[in-house]
Amino acid sequence: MATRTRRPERREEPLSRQRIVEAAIGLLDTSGEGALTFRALAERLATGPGAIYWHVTGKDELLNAATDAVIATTMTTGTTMTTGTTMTTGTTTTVGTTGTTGTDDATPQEAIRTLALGVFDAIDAHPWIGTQLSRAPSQSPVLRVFEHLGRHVQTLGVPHPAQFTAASTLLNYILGVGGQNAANARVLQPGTSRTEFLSTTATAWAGLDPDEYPFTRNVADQLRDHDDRTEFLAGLDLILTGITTHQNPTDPTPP
Amino acid sequence: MATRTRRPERREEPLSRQRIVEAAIGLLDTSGEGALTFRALAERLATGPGAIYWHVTGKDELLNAATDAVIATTMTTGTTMTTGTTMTTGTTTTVGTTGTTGTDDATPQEAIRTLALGVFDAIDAHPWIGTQLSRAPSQSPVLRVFEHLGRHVQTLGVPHPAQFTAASTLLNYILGVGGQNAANARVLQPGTSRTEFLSTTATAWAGLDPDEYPFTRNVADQLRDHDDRTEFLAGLDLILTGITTHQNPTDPTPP
DNA sequence: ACCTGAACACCGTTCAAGT
DNA sequence: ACCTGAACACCGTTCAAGT
Repeated sequence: MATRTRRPERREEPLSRQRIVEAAIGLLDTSGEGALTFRALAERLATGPGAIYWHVTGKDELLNAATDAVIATTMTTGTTMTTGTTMTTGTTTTVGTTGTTGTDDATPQEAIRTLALGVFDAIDAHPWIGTQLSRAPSQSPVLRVFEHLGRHVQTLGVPHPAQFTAASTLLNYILGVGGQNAANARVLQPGTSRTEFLSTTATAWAGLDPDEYPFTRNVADQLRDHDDRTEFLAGLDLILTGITTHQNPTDPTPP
Repeated sequence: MATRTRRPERREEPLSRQRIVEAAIGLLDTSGEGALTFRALAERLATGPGAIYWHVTGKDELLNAATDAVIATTMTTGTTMTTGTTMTTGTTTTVGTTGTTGTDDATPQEAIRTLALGVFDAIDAHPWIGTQLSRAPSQSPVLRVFEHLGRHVQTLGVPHPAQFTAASTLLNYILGVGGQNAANARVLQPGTSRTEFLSTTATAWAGLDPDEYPFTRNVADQLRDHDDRTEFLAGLDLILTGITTHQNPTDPTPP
């Protein structure tokens, strides 16, 4: 017989806000946005649904806390964390000169790219975050991203009055992409690959009414070999160019 | 006694997809996103909840149809319609070259501003659209906006390979702002004015931890006399500058 | 073909009761 | 202080039954 240890593992650690949030993240990651239920969560925590309410005011707060937990680590680490797995964000390229995300970026532009890509990847790994960020008013998680963007904008040398606009434009772009990606993830069969999805949409677009959707039809073919991340960065660079050009405009206003 | 007309008004017009969508829009506008319920809708249409399902596959489709109805008129009219207005679902206009959108815009930039502002105002008038657009995969309503943006981008003279990026950057920015505005509207007391809201957030931001949120604190004062629309347009112009600068770059890449 | 409305399988949230 | 779990007031959706 094994000797009984003085401290046998308690059958359950006591409930805590942290454990609840972690369990919620797990549920959301594994089974999607629809799976986060107080009953499912309670079962996973081996307790009744009511117990959760002692630590958390309701579902909204829980979702916000879960989002904030992920975003907070993204913001400080620059890396996305996944539920069970340690995931190396792969494709760490493009970011800067050094591989180490979130650390020494040569230029503020690069720092912004790194940051934005961090959020992008976080949403990629946890699509529900995209939904949540678009739904959240400018509170903790969104504010966090705004703050960090703002600092880099400052470093970029943008004059004070324009800093707000620059930071929120970047933020809104990132949130827009995030929401869209989350929406796509929601619709997609869990199995579908990215290329598969793109190819399907490309075909759909190519079949659109030429009278109603001439432009969309026209760019349908470009969809096939477009990489989401690259595309995301291209848009970001467009904005960055806009920001830096506004600083020292070679020509005051384009015709 | 009044002579009975041959065609006395039927106690109820027959149910139809159109009437259902209109009623849904009314409900959403009047009482917010939470008020759209099949029971509430059925009551308003003087029928049972099951009846609706004969005309509409479910809630998602209904929300999408409602959003599309508003966006479609926004796109062709350039004006936002409010609840009372009779809307004919027809989408006929705008397709041609004459571009009756809003009014004659001198430059494609102006056309884009008009278009974007149309969506902005539509979300302002019907906050639930903002939520819906961020949640919707690139289907009808979102695609509509993308298409129209794309045409203007084309007119702007952006070379073919860059058109996709330009259009989707604009789109994502617009959707990001829309989602954020919808989120704010959701939280706000129906009575709260914009200035009141801004003032509250400004105070909140000014009270943030200086170590954690230096930038946000720093721009808090700017919030007080910022106009949402102006700010939205400023961000849009940043992107437009980026787009046109990329076309003929004076300096290839900013340092 | 179209409508009715009871019924089903869920929700989030509350709360008396327990430890 | 913290947990339990039945109960409440809702949902979206279905479906046998009606016209």
